[in-house]
Amino acid sequence: MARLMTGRADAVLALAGVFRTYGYEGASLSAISEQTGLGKGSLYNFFPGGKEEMATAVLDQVGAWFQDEVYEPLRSPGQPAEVRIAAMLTTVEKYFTSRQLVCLFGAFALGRERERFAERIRAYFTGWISALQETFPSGMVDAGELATDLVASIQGALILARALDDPEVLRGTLIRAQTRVNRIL
Amino acid sequence: MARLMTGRADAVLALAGVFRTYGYEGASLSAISEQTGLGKGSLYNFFPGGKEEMATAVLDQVGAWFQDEVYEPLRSPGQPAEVRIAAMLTTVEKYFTSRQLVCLFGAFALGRERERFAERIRAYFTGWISALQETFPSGMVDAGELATDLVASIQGALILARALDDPEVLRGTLIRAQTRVNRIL
DNA sequence: GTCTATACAGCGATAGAC
DNA sequence: GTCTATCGCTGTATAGAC
Repeated sequence: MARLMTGRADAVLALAGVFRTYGYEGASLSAISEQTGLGKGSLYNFFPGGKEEMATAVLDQVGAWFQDEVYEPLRSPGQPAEVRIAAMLTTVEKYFTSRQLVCLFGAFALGRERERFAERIRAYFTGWISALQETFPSGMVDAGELATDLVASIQGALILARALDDPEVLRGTLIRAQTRVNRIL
Repeated sequence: MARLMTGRADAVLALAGVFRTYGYEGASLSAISEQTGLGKGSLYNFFPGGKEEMATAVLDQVGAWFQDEVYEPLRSPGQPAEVRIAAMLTTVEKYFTSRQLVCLFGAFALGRERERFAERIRAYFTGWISALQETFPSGMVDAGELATDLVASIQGALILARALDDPEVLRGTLIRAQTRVNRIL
């Protein structure tokens, strides 16, 4: 039981890398088989639903990670809002920099995969935006808009960083976003 | 001669729609054939290089459109910077709203297509950023950074608008971007 | 539970009739 | 110049040996 879970969990991590590299459509089962080190038989044993189930498992894993490492820390009190946001920006910069500058939810949102995984994509972004919104002072009127703009900046910076093939674009954009936040708070 | 050019130009417009809907990998030749109303023979007559040449033709068409309708107007004097930027934001909002909220260059940048069309993708974004940069007063120190942030906001807003399936997200983000620009200028 | 072999549909691309 | 028929290949998915 534990081995099975571990085996599947390992496969999900490898699958995330394949989807980031090739996209959902471009991730062929032979590429997946190579990168995970599992034969097709094993893959269909872990994921009877095939490629779609592999992708939902990946999205759920990434979504849970963001829930634990990004959304929850934003809500945890004890630090002023700008410090929590600074920590979040550091976390996500490190996360995406070590993952080919690809946000799977963002990439799926831009393609045909959007419909298939609509609920998960929506939950990822609304979760992020509302965690940020609650980070801001409760009386703040434009908290929702500011949160939306912040998430949009991050996603747009990822696109630009990949388009210009320069991770510094992500870094610089996030630093300036933090500056804007500090000025407002 | 004129007919041939027209036929190809019409095909390029239809192709853009197919790539926006299905992505590069997902756009099968049979879907392309359906949507353009051309048989495969005709398609390969217009685009001997196959799907890759179809995509480059689309990117060149869109790139030229942005050059004429977005970058050049930004540079044209006679209006203050904030007015030119407001016009740009209106233009791009209308453009993307009527095109499924998909920026082909942004979508390609996030996928495996990035390498294949790297120069065109880079030229699109650097062209946009530098046109914006030159729009700002010549003495402005952070013009390049502000321009980068603005383009990132637009691209991120497109992702969010698709993820949340709400074109108003694009509209709201652009309005607030304009407000920030006005405050700085 | 893992592999190899295979089914069958669809892919991009080409050939050749008209 | 446009179509239909077809090529060779790869896609996802399944079956069955071990």
